[in-house]
Amino acid sequence: MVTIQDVAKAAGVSAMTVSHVINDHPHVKRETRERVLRAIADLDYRVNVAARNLRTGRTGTIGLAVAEIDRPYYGQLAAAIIAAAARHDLKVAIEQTGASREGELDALALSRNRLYDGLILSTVGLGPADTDLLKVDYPMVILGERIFDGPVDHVAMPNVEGARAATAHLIERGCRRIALVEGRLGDEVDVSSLRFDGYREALEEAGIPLDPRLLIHIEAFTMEEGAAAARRLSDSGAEVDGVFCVTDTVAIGVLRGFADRGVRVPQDVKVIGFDNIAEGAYTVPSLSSIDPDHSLMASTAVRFLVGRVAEKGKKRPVAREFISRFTVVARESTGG
Amino acid sequence: MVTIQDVAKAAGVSAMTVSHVINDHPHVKRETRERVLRAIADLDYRVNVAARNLRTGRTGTIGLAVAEIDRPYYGQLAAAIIAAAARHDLKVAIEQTGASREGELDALALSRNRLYDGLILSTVGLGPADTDLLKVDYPMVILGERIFDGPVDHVAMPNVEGARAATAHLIERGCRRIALVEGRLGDEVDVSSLRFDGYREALEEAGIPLDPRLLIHIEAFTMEEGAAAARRLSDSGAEVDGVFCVTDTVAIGVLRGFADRGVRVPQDVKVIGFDNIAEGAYTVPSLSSIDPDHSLMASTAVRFLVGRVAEKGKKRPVAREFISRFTVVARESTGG
DNA sequence: TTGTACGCGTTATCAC
DNA sequence: GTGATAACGCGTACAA
Repeated sequence: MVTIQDVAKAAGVSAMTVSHVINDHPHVKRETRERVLRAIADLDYRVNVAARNLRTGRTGTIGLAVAEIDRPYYGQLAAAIIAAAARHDLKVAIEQTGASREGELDALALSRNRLYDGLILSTVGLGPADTDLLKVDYPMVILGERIFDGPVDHVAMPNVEGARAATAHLIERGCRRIALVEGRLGDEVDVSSLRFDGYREALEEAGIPLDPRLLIHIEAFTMEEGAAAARRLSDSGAEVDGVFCVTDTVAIGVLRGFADRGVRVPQDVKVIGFDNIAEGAYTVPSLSSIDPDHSLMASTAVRFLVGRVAEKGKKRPVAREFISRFTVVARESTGG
Repeated sequence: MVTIQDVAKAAGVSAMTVSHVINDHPHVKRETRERVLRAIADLDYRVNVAARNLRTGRTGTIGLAVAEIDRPYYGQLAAAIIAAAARHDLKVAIEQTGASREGELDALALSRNRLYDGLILSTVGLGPADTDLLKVDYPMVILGERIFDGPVDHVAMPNVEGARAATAHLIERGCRRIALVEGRLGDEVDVSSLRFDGYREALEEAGIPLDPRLLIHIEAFTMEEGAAAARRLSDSGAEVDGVFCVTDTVAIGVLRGFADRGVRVPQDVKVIGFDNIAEGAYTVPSLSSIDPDHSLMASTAVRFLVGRVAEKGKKRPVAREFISRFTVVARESTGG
C-alpha cells in the first residue's frame, strides 16, 4: 500500500509538503507542487481516509435515518439529501428505522458511536415523550414534525396548513362529505394528527360538521392500507364525495381500492394526497396533492447539519427551525 | 472524549484487556470482564470507529452505486441490500451515478479511495468496452448484466429469458401486434438489448414477424418517457394489441400515456413490464410483470461481496456469477 | 517554503 | 488470562 511517505520520497520532499499539496494549501512552490502531483499519479497514491478521519475527527459521512428507503417519499427525499450533501463534499449512509421507535433509537446510537459526522433523522416513531433522548452531543437535524422542544434543529413540513389547503381544495371542488384516511398511532402529536388538525380547521371554516364516521384509520402509511381503507369506506355505504389521504402513497392505494369497487374518481369521489411524490403525476387518474418542496427541505436540513458540524464543540445555541412552504397541485383526481 | 485508556485506568486493567472485552475475545476472566463493562457504562465510552478502521484496514461500510435512489426499482433494491448488509454488520452508503458512465466511474474511484470495504455497482452506463476499468483491486460486485468478461463477480437478472416469458405471456393472451418500448443507447449489449433479444425470440417461436415500426425507442427508463412513448404509439395509428415495456417504471408511464389517449388497457392493448416493483400492484389497471426476485439478488450480491472482503489480498480466483430466477406475475394489464 | 516530531485511539504480536 | 509495545497513515505545531 502506497503511503504519503512513499510519495514524499518519490518526489524528493517531505510528507508535510505532500499533505499541503493534497489539501490545496497555499505556500507550495508551483514546481514542487507539480513534482508531487506527478509522483502521486505515478504511484497511484490514494489518501487513506481512515487515517485522515482519525486525525481530523471527521468522517465525511452523514447518516440519514428514514423509515424505509423503498417508499417513494423517502426515496425522493434521500435523493435530494444525497445531492445536497454532495455539494458539501459529504457522503450519505442510509439507515432504515422501519418506522419504529427502536429503529430510530438505533440510528441515534450509531452516530453516538462516531460513525457519522451528523445525523438527519426522519422521525415517525419518536414522540414528544422522547425529547430527552434527542439531547445528543453530536450534530443532528430532525426531519419531521415540530413536536420536539429540545435543543434540536428541525426541518418540518407545513402539515396543518397544507392539510387545510388540501381539504379546502376538495371543498372548492364541491365536496361536502369528506373522508380523512389517517393513522394516528396514539394520543401523541404526529404527522397524522397535525394533518387531522388542518382537515378539521378547513371543515370548520366552511361550516361543514365533522363526521367521525368519515375518519378512516389505517395502521401504516402504505398503499396496501390505503387500498383496504377505500374498500372499507365503499363497503360501509357511507356517503362520501371526497377523500383527503394523509400521504400520496396512501392515496395511490385509495385510488386502487376505489377501482376495486367500481367507484369512479373524480366523478363519484375526489381524492387528494400529501407529498406530491413523482408517481402521482402518472397514476390513472393522476393524483392531486400538496407539494411541500422536498428539495428545499433537503437542502435546508443539510445546511443546518453542516452548520452544526462546523461549530462542533461550541456551546449549543438555540435550535433552528424551518417550516417548508407548500403549493396545491391540482390534477385529475380532484377534477383537474 | 473518553478513550479506551480511560476505561482501562478506571477498571484497573490495560487497554488491551478492554479491547478484548469489547471484541468478545475469549480468555478474559469473567470478573475482569464485568469490571471492564461497568467502567465502560460508567464513563459512557464509545469505540472510536476511525481509529479501529485505521488499525484494521476496514471501514465496515460498503458502497452501493445506483442510478437514482428515487426510482422505485433502485429504492427497492437498496432496501433489500441494506437489510442483507445489516445481517453482516455492514453499513451501506449510497452513491447516485445518474445512470451515466461518468457517475459510475466516480463510484469506482471512491472505493479506490478506500472509503468503502467494497462496492456493489449497478451498471447502466458502462459497457463491455469498459471492462478494463472494472479490474479494480478492491472487492466489487456488479449488479446488472452479464456483459463483462473481467474477473468481476456478477449478479444478473434473467433478462433474455424473462423478456421472452413476458412476450410469450402477451402472445398467450391473444396478442399478435406486440410493441416493445426499449432504450438501447448504442450498439452495446445492455439491459434493453438483452430484453429485446428475449422479445425477438418469443415472436420467432410463435411465428410472428418482427415489425420494426413496433419498436418504440425511449431515451431514459422513466415514467415520463414511457407516457410519451404510449402517446406516440397511439398517435401513429399503428395497429397494436400488446406492449412489453423494458421496465415497470416505463410501463407505469405507458399506462398513463394510453389513458391520455383513451386507449383502454387491457381491452384495447395489453401491457406488461419487468421488475415487479411494488407500485405495479396498485396501478389502475394493475400491472403484469416479470419478477426477478430482488431480495435474492440483493442477498447474493452482499454474500459475494462479503466473501471477497474476507479473502482480500489473496489471489483473485475466477469471477462468480449468479443469474436470478424469475416468475411471471399476471395482473389486470394483461387481462388478469 | 519545507522538515521534524509527535499524537490521534485502536489492535496485533508476543511475552509473561 | 493479562499486559507492554509497536505499529496503522495522516495532520499539525513548531522549528528552521
